[in-house]
Formats: sequence, structure tokens, C-alpha cells
Amino acid sequence: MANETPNPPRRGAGTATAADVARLAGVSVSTVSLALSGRGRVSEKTVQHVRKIAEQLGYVPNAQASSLRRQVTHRIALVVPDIGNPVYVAVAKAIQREAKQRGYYVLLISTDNVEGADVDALHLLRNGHVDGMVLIAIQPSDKLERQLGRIHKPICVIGKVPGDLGIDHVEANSTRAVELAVEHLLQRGRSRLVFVNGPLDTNPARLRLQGYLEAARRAGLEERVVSCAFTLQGGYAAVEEVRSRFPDADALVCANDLIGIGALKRLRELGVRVPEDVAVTGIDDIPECQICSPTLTSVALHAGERGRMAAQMLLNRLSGEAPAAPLRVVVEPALQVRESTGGQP
Amino acid sequence: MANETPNPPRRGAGTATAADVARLAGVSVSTVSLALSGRGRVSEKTVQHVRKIAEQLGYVPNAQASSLRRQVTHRIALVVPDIGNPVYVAVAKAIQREAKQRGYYVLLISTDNVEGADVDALHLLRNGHVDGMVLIAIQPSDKLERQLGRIHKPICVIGKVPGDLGIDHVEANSTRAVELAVEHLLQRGRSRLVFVNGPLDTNPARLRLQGYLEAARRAGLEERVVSCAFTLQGGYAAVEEVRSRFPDADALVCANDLIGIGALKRLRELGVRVPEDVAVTGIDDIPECQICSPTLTSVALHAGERGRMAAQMLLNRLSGEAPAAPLRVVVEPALQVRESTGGQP
DNA sequence: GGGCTATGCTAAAACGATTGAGCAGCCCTG
DNA sequence: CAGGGCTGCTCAATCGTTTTAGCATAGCCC
Repeated sequence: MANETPNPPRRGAGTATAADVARLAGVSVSTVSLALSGRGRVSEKTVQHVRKIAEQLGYVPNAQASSLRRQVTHRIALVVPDIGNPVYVAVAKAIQREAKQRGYYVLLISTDNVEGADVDALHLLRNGHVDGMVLIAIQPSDKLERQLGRIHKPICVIGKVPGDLGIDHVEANSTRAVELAVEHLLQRGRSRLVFVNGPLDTNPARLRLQGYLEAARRAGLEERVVSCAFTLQGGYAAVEEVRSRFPDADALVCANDLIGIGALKRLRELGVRVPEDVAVTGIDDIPECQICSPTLTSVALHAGERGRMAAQMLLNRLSGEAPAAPLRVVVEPALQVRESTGGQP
Repeated sequence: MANETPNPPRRGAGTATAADVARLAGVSVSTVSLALSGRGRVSEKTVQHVRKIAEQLGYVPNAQASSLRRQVTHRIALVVPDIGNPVYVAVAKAIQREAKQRGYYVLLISTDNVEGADVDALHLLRNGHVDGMVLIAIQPSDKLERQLGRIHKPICVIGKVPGDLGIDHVEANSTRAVELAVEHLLQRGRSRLVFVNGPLDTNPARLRLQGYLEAARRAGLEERVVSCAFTLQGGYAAVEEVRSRFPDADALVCANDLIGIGALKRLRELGVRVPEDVAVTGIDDIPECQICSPTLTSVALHAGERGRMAAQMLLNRLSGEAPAAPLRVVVEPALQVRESTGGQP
């Protein structure tokens, strides 16, 4: 039975391996690798020949094998609280772009605000699925803090770093953001401001509350705060609480744009004129601020920019270009005046 | 010099390997693997012991090595035209959720409408970065079609499959979607409809044009079509063309919501009342339809649902649960009436 | 006690690429 | 012509896990 082929070129319907190329090219596997990667001394003639055969077979080096040997995956993870949120979409887009440019792929994890999902995501680093991680953490957590300290792979956090762990991070000055919003409203002659904050168990809500309290104190304003989820629905529902507790309010300082836009919707339904009766401001400056009506005055926290910087910091670490000391970048807010506070900056 | 340690438990600051666990537990590497995976016959006593040591060392199996050996990565890729588009965000969110549930990670690629970037993404399958792929292709392309035929790994396409390649796909009946929009406007007494389409070199634009032409023919309407990018800016700018070419238009049938919302914005600036003077409809039913003003009547194409189904089809293939024949799922559209056409379904 | 089966573990061969060491030639020089 | 230095290639080890085949040991039955 002559059923044995001396040189089977391709196994199954799968891909060709370096060994297949080597066999057909009449060289060793090492030479194939060296020739195609250009890392060793290989004659031009051989390089051309190997390239041709590799092309013919459609040979592509196997990423698993390469990663295993070189201890590098060329993948990074991006962990966001909720990819449905336009702010994180902006971050993801920037990171994906930056990573692609430098030859990295992005593994996206949306924790969907599940308790402990961020900690779970750190497994990706432990088991070598990725080389590094950009982590957006909004809920302070002891467990996360503890685990972050244990990981010895590059991480860049967007947001407050829990504790002082010596971890790269980029944060937005969101305390200042609220101050900008308050100052702007005061300039527009508003004096009965209500701060519509997010859940106090998140870092952003705490920082923004701080900013509001500080600005209110300076201006001699009464402290008026309500709280809701960082969502459209949250803002929509919060309007009721504002109207019952502070019926004379002439401005809503919303802790993010989703809350602001949700509030706008409810106000419109109630026949409250914006900005004539009540002015509204948001924070983040998501694209939706420009399509809602009235358009929403917002304080930009440059999410895309923060994503870009985080990606760069991470990728620099991975390529060893970063200094040893942990980096910290703070992005300053910028006011965008629109119709909801009377327009015209 | 007694600088040699007989049993160095952990190398560098890195992670422990199965060999480390084996050494400390006094068993072989095989036993460690068998014990922890539960795949072989290992005594309960040994299992407990190995588990304990592994726990102590913080041992986590290396994904690269495991993947190389098992020829499975537990990763899938999601290729979208632009992750900034809310439609694809919905898809991504659904897929990420579905994948996580079944133990897969998602590698996100946003081609950002770069020519040929989708074809490049297929490399992820060739080089073994991922086990399978969900591909959203909106531009028909010979190159893509040819490459799709060559790949022998599971792919699920969202959209029209170029040619009849026997590839799983889920598509939306977007021809019917336009018909629904047109019928709705006719019912509302509009008769001078203009179809604001996307770029004709995309599949969705072609299909939607088809739907419009068909519906227009049936109703005996004059064919009125303008074209722009599938974006807010596109819709915004298209209003000018509509007003110059069709000054008596009483309804805009927009090929997607972004165009519709962009048009709303421009109409409002021009003092054109919606829906009194001009009614507007969109397609996709993105969340933004509910926050713009007036709220936008739209035809839902259930992006999230399509993403979920695509993920399921792909993951079923990967786990061998799918039938051999290629699957095709068509999602039917659903009209969502809102203020921009007078409200009240 | 011999043979047989189960049980519990290990040895070793994969998976596919990368890479340091090393080995032939070859040319050149003293 | 011996010795030295290049050049161009190959050998073999390595990354860390999984898995098949196989080896002891023990228990059982006749």
C-alpha cells in the first residue's frame, strides 16, 4: 500500500508551518525564521527564496508559538465600566487607534458595573493573555487595590489610583470641572444652583461633590445636592426630587452629561423652559451634547485624549521607553458653552 | 561560592509555572495539569494537595502555552467599521456580553473605514490570534470576498455576505425598513418625500435605496433622492441640497439615525418646524433618537439583537454545536413612532 | 501463587516559533 | 600554507502546557 506521501506539504486544511516552508525551500526551520524576520545573517538569495515559498504556501507565523517563545503577546486589555457609555466609547476608540498604530491588538472588557469584575480582569495579565492593561476604575475597592499591588505587568489606570501604588495613571481634574460649571452659572446670574450628583460610592461622584462644595462655599451659596445614577434615566428621575426639594432652583449642575440630558428631557416634558427658567450644565462633553435640544453646556474632560495618553504611557512601558518612576498625568477641564445656559461663551 | 539554590521556587518576579508547583508538591508536571484540570484519574488526596500548593504559589496556567498545545485561544475578534457609531457600540456590547458568558474574550478592531482594513483583520484568524470572528462588513469588496473564501476558521458576518460563500451571517431586512418608514409617512398624509441616503458604495445604502424605490413606485411617488455620509454632519449638510432641489418637501426619509438627527439639527436652525413643516424618519433606532428634540421616529434594526445572534452562531460553531450547513438569520425591522412624525403610533 | 484488572502516577512527545552556539566553507593575510 | 576572521547556515534547546502511552503497585479471584 503506497499510501505514505514522503513530503506532505500541508496538514489537514490548516495553515502551513515554518517546517513546511523549510522543507519546500530546502533549508532549516531556523533559516526560515531568520530569513522572514530579518533578525539574522541570511544571504539575500536565500531570503528571496524563502519569501517566495512562504508566499506560495500562505505561511503566517503562529502567534501562540511566537508569543510563548518571546514572552510577548502584542495584545493589551482595555477594561471599562460600560462600553455603552459614550465617554468610554471615546476612550476605547482612542486606545484602539493608538494601539493599532504601534502593532498591538486590544482586548475589550466591559465590566458592566458588576462587582469585582475589574479584579477578575486582572487575570488577563496573570495568565499571559495580554502584555499590559488600561484600566478604568471608578469604584474604589480594597480588593482591587490589593491585587493591583501584586501585579508585575504594566498597567495604566484612568482615574484615581487607589492608594499610592506607584502605578501610571491619567486623571481628569473633575473637581475643577464642577467649579468651572458653577462659576459659569454664577456669571450668568444664576444663584439657586442644585448639584445633581452621581452615586457617592464612585470616585467621580466624590470628587465632583468636593468641587461643588468648594465652589458653593466660595460663592456663599446654600448647599443643595441630590443624587442619582450616572445615566439618562437617573437624570430624568432626579428632576422630580429637585422640584420637590428645591422648587425655586434656577440652575442644575449635573455631574455628567447623561444626567444632564436626562434632566433636559424631563424638564421639557414638564414645560420648564431651558435656559430661561432653569439653566443646565453637564460634564464630559460627549457628542450627544450637541444633538440634544437645547444643546447642553458641558465641561469637557477630554475622554479621548485621556485614552490616547493612557495608551501611550502603557505602550511606552511595554517597549521600555518609559522612565522607571510611575507617571501621573492630569488633564484639565474646558468649558463648552451651549444653549442650555444661554449660549455664546 | 554557595550561590546556587537547589530549588528556586519562582523565577524573577514572574509567575509560577506548573513545574514550580510540581516540584513543591512532590509530583510530576503531568499530575499538576491533570489534577488542576480534572481531566485524568488523580486521587482526591493528590488533587487537594496540588490545589493547595498551586494556591500558595499563585499559579495560573499560561494561556500562550495552553493555546499552543490545545490549538484553541478562547478569543474571538469583532471587526466593526467604526466603534464611534452607536449602532456598532450596541453590537459590541451584546457580543462582549455573550462571549464573556461562554468564557471567551473579545478582541476589538475598528477599521475606521480604512480601505482594506477589514481584509487585514482576517490575519487575526490566519496567525491564530483568535479562534473565530464576527465581521461587520458594509462595503462590498472583491478582495474581502476572495479572502473570506480562503479562511477555514469560523466567521459570522453581520450584513450582506459577499457572494455565496457558505458563511454564517445575520442580516437586517433594511429594504423593508425603508418601506416601513415610507408607508408610515404616507399614512401621516405626507406625499412629497425625499430619501436621504448614505454613500452608494455601501451595502446598506444600496439595499435601502431599493426599498425606497420600491415603496415610491408602489405609492406612485416621484423619485427624490439625495446622498450624503452616514453621519450627523452628512445629514446636517444634506438639508441644504434637499431645500434647493426639492423646496416643497414635506418629509425626509433618512437612511440612518445619524443622518436624521443631523438633519433635525439643521432644520431647527433654519426655523423649519418638525413635524409640522417637514416630518423626519431615521433607521436603526439608536438611543440618541430618544434624546434629540423632537424625538426621532425610527425603524429599529435591532443591532444589539443581531450582535447577540452573531455571537451565538459563532460560539456554537466553535464548540461544534452548529449544524454543518451555513446559517442565515434575517432580522425584521420594527417602526418606532416618535415626535418627528407627529408621535402616537 | 499466577494472572488479571484497576488505580495512580510519570515520561516523553507534542504544539510551532525563536535564538544562542556552533560548524563548515571561503577569502585574506603574513 | 597555517591561522584568523567572515559569512551563511543548521542544531538543539527553549517557552509552558497538555495528553497519550506506559509503568508500577495493589487488590482480587480462582
